[in-house]
Amino acid sequence: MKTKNRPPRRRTSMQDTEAIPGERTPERPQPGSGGSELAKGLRSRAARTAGARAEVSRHRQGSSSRRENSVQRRLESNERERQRMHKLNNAFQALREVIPHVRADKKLSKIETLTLAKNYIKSLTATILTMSSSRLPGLEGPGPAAGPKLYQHYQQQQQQQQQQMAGTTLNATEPQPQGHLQRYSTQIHSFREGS
DNA sequence: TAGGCCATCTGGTCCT
DNA sequence: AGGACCAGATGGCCTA
Repeated sequence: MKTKNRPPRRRTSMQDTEAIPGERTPERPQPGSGGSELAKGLRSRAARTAGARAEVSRHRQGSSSRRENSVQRRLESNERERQRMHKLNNAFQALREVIPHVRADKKLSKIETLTLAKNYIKSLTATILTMSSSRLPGLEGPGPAAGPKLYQHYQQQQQQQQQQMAGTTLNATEPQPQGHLQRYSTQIHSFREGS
């Protein structure tokens, strides 16, 4: 698996006219850039009479402002979407910073981040269960023993998941709770190896 | 050069 | 109605 450390690309809105060197520019045809069918129809009618031209002119002004309004709303929508994606990427970055992994020099991809996080959570859960279940026979000591309840809850969850996933090949390869830590370690290793 | 990853745009749908 | 969310499309950058 390849990764890279490159600075985040910054894009300006379509309103920006200055081209940024080395930056991608929107080359796809933009909606409405070639003129709408309505506008074309209005243009053909405009040749008939002066009165019709005046009428058409009013129509064109109206449709033009509508078009501008539509373009404006699209630009605003694009900006919101950009901000939303930036927030999502910030969340990914925050997640990268809390999952331990060995490739400190290279940035984890999104899919790597999610996969490692999932298995990290599983490994932590397995660890907690191991520690708490060791108190199973105990029930001794001060305060309520959370271990047994936690273990039962986890077992129920596992059974439900297995029932839901029954018959799928994925289920066949899913490790048991005690294998999560090993799986996580293996995954870290495989990412380090670049597989 | 191919393939992976990513940012951005876009239109559709859902939600408030 | 307008914003949030989503998925597809597109094209740039990077590495093997």
